[in-house]
Amino acid sequence: MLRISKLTDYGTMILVHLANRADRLCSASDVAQATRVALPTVQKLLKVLSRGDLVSAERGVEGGYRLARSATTITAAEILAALEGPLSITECSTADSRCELEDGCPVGSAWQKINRAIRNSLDDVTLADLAHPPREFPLLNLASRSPRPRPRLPSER
Amino acid sequence: MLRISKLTDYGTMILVHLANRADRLCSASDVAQATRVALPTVQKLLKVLSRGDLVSAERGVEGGYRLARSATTITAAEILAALEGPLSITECSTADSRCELEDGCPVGSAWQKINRAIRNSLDDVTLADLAHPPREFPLLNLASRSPRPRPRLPSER
DNA sequence: TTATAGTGGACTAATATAGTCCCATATACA
DNA sequence: TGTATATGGGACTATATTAGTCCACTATAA
Repeated sequence: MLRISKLTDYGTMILVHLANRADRLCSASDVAQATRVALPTVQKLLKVLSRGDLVSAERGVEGGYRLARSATTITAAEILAALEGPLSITECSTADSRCELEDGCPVGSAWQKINRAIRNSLDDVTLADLAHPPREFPLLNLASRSPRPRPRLPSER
Repeated sequence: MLRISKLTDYGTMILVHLANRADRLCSASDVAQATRVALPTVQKLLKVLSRGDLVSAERGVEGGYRLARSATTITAAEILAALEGPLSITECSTADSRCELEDGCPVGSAWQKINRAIRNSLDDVTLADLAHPPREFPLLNLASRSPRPRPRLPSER
């Protein structure tokens, strides 16, 4: 599949929400309501994003989260790295693992080429791009729409 | 992570092996020996590759597998598609699934952009590239090397 | 001092991946 | 025409990863 995980998808939605709220603090509950992702999941993800320095947090009453820096300086590669760990298409291409076939593996270098190309694509797209797509449609409105013909929610079965 | 599965990795090794054997038929056992991947796993993967029309099979005694077409015409995208199904970075970007946030999802189109870029990278690399990397090192030699300082094998724990 | 909000991490449940096995079918050849 | 050797299809189990929840703790404003 070569697919990002659901959590990464949610995490991106959360970041887009924060990007659209400019510098205002948003509590985890706010974000959960707006994105319609279950609160515990949002809390977990915001913690991860905070540790990855993509968002900064204020504790205590009136606390919350905001983007740590401008959405134009946060890349898709950084988002994936924060949410899924260092990205590499094959296991051999991470620093800490030994390839089964050792140094002679002829496949490695070609995967590296693909890996690099993907990496470049991801470096090229910023959170701002993700937040302001051609077809404008802020998440805020979505959150307050009538829930009647409601699509299947994340974390619902 | 955005990582291909182990099976896909093995599958690629198998294809590389077949590419290096030109048009000669290789039985699953041959391939297993050469790649050092467990036989049942090789059998499974060859079946998948056969259904994906990347290899063709001859049944019966003296049967085996060979590439269905030239290695230069088989792309990395096709290999991934055969082994992992239609590739798309997010669930929403497949045809048969509905995005949780429906049509208004602002994230979708940007992921599509990334998706397309990755796709292009994968279309650009052929099996021939994977089989003949800059640093020459055919799998055949690897397979017949002394197994003593043997690295951890796939499908071994 | 209390209510609210983030922090850290343990824990369970659900799902996907990896790997094995069995029985059926096809084919070469004695 | 029987037998050995292959692939074909799929069921099945085991394992690993992912998703999701929860709890005890810390920080802060009012």
